[in-house]
Amino acid sequence: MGRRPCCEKIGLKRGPWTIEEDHRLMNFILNNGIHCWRIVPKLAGLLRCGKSCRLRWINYLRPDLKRGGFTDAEEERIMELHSQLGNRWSKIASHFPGRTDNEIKNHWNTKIKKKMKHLGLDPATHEPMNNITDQTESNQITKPNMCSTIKEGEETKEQTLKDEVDIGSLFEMQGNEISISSSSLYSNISRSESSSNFAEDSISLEQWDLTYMTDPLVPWDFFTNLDDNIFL
DNA sequence: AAAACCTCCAACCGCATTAGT
DNA sequence: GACTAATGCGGTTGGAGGTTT
Repeated sequence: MGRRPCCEKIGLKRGPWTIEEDHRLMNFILNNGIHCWRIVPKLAGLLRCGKSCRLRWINYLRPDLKRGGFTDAEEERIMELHSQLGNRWSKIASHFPGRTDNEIKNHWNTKIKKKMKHLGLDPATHEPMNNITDQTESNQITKPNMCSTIKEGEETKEQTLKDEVDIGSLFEMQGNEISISSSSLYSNISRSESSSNFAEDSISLEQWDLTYMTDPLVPWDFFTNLDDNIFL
């Protein structure tokens, strides 16, 4: 007997999310909050499993997400935390409000790891490697600050990413307040309590639910009136 | 121009952990 | 305490888009 699947997969959709699916999920969560991921897709009218909905919300749709490239300071902090915590990405992500563990993990695997190898450092141990070939490569990099070795093209790309509009940009975080910047939406959300832990889902969503969802339902038109580019 | 290769990241998988009974 | 279901987490993959040959 093998392990049971996390959910009934027959008839469920997989792969990239469509704009309409994003609309449905976001609208549902903003209106109802999150109580049980398993029933979210059913109630939201989505042919997805709860796990997939959770992942999509956490990694892409959450309004408090910070998008765009990582700054040098963030990279240095990631390296510092990784040396202390290892691959505990969720722990590391908890130090970066608005960043997801998946995002940090991807950035580590695609950028920081390479950068460390070029500098002759073992990404796993953060100790100098005795690998001759890597040493040769690392000798070509002279900057002591390992986070300042981004190529020109990468900088341009990162800047472009920062300039892109995303779902998170619908909302503005200012100190202890979060407000929806789109003129299409008629209400602001104020948070009376400290939001120092805003990145923690349970707290933020409960707050979200209590403060915002007492308002009338977010109209579907709110999403359909927005430029679709926002969701790309 | 097009094929081959590379990079990045969203999404999936399966195990671990937690919560409920 | 044992069992089950739900959720969290980290490793891995697939494919789109970019770059090189």
